[in-house]
Amino acid sequence: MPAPQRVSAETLVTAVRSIAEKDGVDAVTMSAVAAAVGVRAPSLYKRASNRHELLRLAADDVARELGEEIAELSRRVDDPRELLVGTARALRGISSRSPKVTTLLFCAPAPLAGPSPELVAPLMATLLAAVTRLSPEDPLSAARTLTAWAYGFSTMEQNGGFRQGGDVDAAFERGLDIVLAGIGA
Amino acid sequence: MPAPQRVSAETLVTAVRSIAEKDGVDAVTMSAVAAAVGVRAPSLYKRASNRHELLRLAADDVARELGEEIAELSRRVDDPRELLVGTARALRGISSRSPKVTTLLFCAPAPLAGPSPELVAPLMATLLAAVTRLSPEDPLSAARTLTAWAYGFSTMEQNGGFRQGGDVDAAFERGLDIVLAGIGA
DNA sequence: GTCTATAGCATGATAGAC
DNA sequence: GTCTATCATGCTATAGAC
Repeated sequence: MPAPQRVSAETLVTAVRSIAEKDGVDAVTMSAVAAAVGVRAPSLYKRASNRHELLRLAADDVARELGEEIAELSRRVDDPRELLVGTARALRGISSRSPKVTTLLFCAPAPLAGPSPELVAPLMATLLAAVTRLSPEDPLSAARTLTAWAYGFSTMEQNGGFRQGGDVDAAFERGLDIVLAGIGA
Repeated sequence: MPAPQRVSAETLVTAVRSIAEKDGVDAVTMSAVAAAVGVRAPSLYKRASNRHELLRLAADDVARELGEEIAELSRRVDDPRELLVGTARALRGISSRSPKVTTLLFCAPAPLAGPSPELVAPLMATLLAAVTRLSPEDPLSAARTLTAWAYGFSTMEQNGGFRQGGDVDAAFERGLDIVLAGIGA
């Protein structure tokens, strides 16, 4: 039986995420994270072999969150359109609560700092399955249209991309309608 | 008459952009840039008062490039749909040639490292004007749908967002059709 | 698994001469 | 505007004891 870790995986990832949101992704350093979890920097190397792996913990955690919301939706609803609506809104919600870490999904400083492909693939597969039911010909392109829009919107919203005022919630719902109509929903 | 600068603004911004593309945004440091332009680090502080201002030079340069392509399009074509198609393709092209710096547009490590709002505003205004001719009611939402999709697609394409293979060019054109149809083009 | 200690290096930034 | 010199700090990462 291995010795218990003094710092749980959950504590660690929570610290990484909170530092990233508070002071930016660049502020996630081995020593800052170590200090946050009450440990010395060298000890962290038993958990993540470098700074980028620390960031991946956070990125994976956000991917996991999104995956759970999608799974929960899948259980509750059968209508594919409803599933896609829920997924887009879930992404926007997560991005609003964790803007910095959410950008890591497709805007990481290095590939190793982004989410694990094995973790993202099943999410994409679920979306693709739902899209396929709506748009049997070239569902991959249709799914990419939806994800690109949802990610772009969420990122821009959180990074000052929408400075002209107006009703941003309305813009989101309008965009959702446009994209879903276009993919046959 | 002020003494001529030994390092032209163009040389400087070119160096920043090439370092960012080659080794990532994190590699843009005062000393790395100084070395690239053949100057000592302290001299750079006369040109940019910190690292983020260096990044802004690059972000603004990409915004300028995009602005020039849009202006050129505006001169050549009158059809608003064609202008929007050209703009989306221009953004994708720039993102493909300068992926790292293009992400700075809406995914900068700090607001000061992103493009100057005064530089981005006129671009958005041009787009909004074109969209207004196609979609008079709530053109702002329509314009946001287009920009969010185009930015999201370009970012994901350059950051491993599309790992399932398939025809990415086709996905882009399909997305463009979907969004333009939705905003009334 | 965690610690102390430290190597080794890069960093941003400033002062003052030319 | 650029230089030399330097400060003070921060960082990643490793070695070896407990």
